[in-house]
Amino acid sequence: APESPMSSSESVKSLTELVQQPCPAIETSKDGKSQESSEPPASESQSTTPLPLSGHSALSIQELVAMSPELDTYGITKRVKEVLTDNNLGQRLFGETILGLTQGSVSDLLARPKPWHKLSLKGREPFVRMQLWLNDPNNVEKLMDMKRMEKKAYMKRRHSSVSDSQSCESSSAGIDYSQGASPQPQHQLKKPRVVLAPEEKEALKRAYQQKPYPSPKTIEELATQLNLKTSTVINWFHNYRSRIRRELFIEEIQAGSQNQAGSSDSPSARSGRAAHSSEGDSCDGVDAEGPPDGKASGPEADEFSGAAAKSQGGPAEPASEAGEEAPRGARPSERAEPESLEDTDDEGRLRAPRHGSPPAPQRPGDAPETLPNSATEGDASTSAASTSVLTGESSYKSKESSEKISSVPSTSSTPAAGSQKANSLQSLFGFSEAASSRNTRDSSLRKKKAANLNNIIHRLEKAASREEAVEWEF
DNA sequence: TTAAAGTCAATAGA
DNA sequence: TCTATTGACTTTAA
Repeated sequence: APESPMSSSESVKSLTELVQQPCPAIETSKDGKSQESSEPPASESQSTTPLPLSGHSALSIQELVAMSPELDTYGITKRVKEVLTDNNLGQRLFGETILGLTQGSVSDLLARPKPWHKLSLKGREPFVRMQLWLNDPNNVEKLMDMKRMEKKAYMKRRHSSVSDSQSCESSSAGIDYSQGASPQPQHQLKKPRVVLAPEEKEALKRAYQQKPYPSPKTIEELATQLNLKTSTVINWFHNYRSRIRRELFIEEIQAGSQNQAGSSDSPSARSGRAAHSSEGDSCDGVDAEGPPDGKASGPEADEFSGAAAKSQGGPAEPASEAGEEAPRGARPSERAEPESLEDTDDEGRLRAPRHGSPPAPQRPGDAPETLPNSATEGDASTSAASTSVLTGESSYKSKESSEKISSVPSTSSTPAAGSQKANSLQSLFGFSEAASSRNTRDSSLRKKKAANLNNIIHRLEKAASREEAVEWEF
């Protein structure tokens, strides 16, 4: 499963064939490019493909995706980035005309591609499109044409200040249209974007590390203390969870590719020059995550061990590392931060200046100092922790978590987990050796990983409580 | 119903 | 002007 460059290129070929054979239309799509461009990328989510490629082909993009072999998402994005930069093509243009996505989404996708097996059918679509695009010998040329056309249209518009329909370009046309329709009015109606202050983010991160899945009550408290809307806090947790997960994916991929030297399978740490080979991760994607079930354990477990090991490398970390129970590892996450950090005024009442955000119903000095008695949550293990979330106190449950998590891999019963176990150990040692060579980036990564562990724990616990059958030993 | 996945789109920064 | 980040929203999956 650890996809080697070889296998991926193979996949690429097969996909190419897959695409070309059943629908030669794509081959000749060169002619139909104008047609492609005319497709309004925004339409999206139609049952039929809105974008290029399959314009009139028999196969819809969904079908192609379904039939597609495993693709090397990382490799694909890498190549796409190269092509785009080499030819001075923007993400916006590429996204709108080729993928049917907005610039931001493209940026995100290119920067943090998820491994193929982690993607849903929908999520695979952009990658299949990218692959098809890469396979298209005229890809750049077409995009350049688009670019020229857009520019032309733009110039035209500029001259005739008021653009009428005229639209020939997909994206730009659509935008103009809407803007011209009601310029000012809606401007007012739109609710301003919330921008969390750094202190608020910090507080939320701390809260997350103690409890990735806060109870409604905790969320409520957080919202109150931070002076945020409950929905904002909820959204933040959702986003943070998924983004942390993705961060880990790419960290793993990158780490894996760095010391990809030999067979990705071999657990042996090819320490070689790859100072920080996180061997374990490379296999992450492999078995760990692969299994639909194993959302939890997999890579994260490895990550954890890695983090744990690293934490011992102490020296790299600015003093702060002096922590108490260093050997545990999970804790490392925050230790590094100066406690005071964002702890706001006294009792951790974080009143961060709401930047661009609207004058939220500023709660005067009242505010429940600290989270009242989060203990009532019933979740004993977290009670103490949540109280300190805002105060910045470092009573980390992480430590406790670390213990739990670390035992997970050793008790899991699945074969996959078994092999993983070995890798975990490998990675653990590999890390500790390389520890000293790591630095700041590591600490942040470590933080993320530690945080993610709590997340994992939560899920495992949840799973455990659901399936009595499984003997989870924490 | 809840959480995850996937996106959008506003914005910040280069 | 382009890319990166991120809060919010929509869709999908369990």
